[in-house]
Amino acid sequence: MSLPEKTVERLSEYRRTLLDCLNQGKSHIFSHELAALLHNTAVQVRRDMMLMGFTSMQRKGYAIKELIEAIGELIDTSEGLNVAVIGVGNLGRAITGYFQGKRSKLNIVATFDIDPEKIGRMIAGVKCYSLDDFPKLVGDLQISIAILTVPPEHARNIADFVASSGIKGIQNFTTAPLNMPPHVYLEEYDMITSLEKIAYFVKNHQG
Amino acid sequence: MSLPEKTVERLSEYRRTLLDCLNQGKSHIFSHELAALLHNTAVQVRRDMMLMGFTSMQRKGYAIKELIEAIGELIDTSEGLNVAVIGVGNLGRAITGYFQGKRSKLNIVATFDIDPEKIGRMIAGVKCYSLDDFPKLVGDLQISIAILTVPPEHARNIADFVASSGIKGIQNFTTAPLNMPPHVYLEEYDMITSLEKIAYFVKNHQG
DNA sequence: GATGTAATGTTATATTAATAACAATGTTTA
DNA sequence: TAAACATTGTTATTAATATAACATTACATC
Repeated sequence: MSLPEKTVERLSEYRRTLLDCLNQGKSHIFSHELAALLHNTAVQVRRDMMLMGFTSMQRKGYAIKELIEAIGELIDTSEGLNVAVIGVGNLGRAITGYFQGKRSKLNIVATFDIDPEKIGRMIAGVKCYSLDDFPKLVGDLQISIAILTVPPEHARNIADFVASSGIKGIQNFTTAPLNMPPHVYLEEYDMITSLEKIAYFVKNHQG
Repeated sequence: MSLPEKTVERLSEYRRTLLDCLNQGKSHIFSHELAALLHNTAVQVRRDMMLMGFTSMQRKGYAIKELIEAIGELIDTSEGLNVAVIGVGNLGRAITGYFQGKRSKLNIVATFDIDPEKIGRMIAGVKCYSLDDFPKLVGDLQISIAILTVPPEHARNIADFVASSGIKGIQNFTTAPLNMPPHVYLEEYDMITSLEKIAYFVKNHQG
């Protein structure tokens, strides 16, 4: 029924690359061309197209505009998806700024913190609210995804609190591993682990 | 010969959790205890232990101190590994600050930018150099890993430049997909893709 | 000392993902 | 119009990863 995780990741990357192509005036693209722009193979591209049920124009390649739309239909929701950043430290601030104006269908609509100094301020154009008001604002602002950038020692509690407020997905940037109920889609990214992994493979020098 | 990627990732996570346990006065830990602290299973833990060739004290569980050291021998180098952050935007700054004093064997020793305003300044205690000086400083400061946080339109060129200076590993935080020679270990993390993936699975509500 | 038990290390199976193989189709070129 | 070619969609194979199954060990208890 639903697509493999890795395929979804690639679709997101395809779309971004395809938008560039469209801006350059291209209307169609071959599987091997798209593959070359990313770092994978033509077979992989074709297989992903097959999995999402998208077919090319024979001998002309894939119609770029249509493909972008097809990917959008899978990933985007018509109304767009609203995102909150929990924890306005350096990382939270950086992420909020990073996303501003990047993607139209994924909007960071609020940030949250417990520090009275920060509450009420604007962070890269987005207002910072008290974490206490989160449950109410989830409804008011239609927030469905939370990005967690709090100190690791508070991550579990805050994640549980956030999850119980009706959030559908959490992106965890803290080093604390979380345990979420099955109705919350959890994605974790651990910078330190990521770097230590590089260190291991650098040490055992195999690229 | 070398461990599977996923196992290496988990070893990094095990170690961090084990350090907490050690600080709490524990000396041994069972596979199911460690599994409960992270979000995986006892079998997975035992299999990882097997793969790294670490055995427990019969009936007492794994010796925490020894296990931490064993993981260290795999991941760390005795001299430590020096890391550079390329691109001192919000994200670069956040990452630099984030790592300060976190892990003793992975040190961010320099940041680089092309903006004359930033060059010479200190970023979270780390000096910012001109990117032009990178090849020289790689040798002087023994840098082996580069974290890339530059604007996506410059990512490819800068990555090639950085790779040709003798870097062994790159962590790419830009949205531009990179193509590196085989002797450079490349790890990519794309925040937007990550969030769009969450959006997809939230939309197709299956946790 | 025999029996039950808790935990391990390892082999076997299932799942997921990537790669390869190849027939089908339409285009070009002779 | 026939032959060669480029490109696709799909099935088949391989590789990587996670999960399950299970024999083994040593300790505790009777």
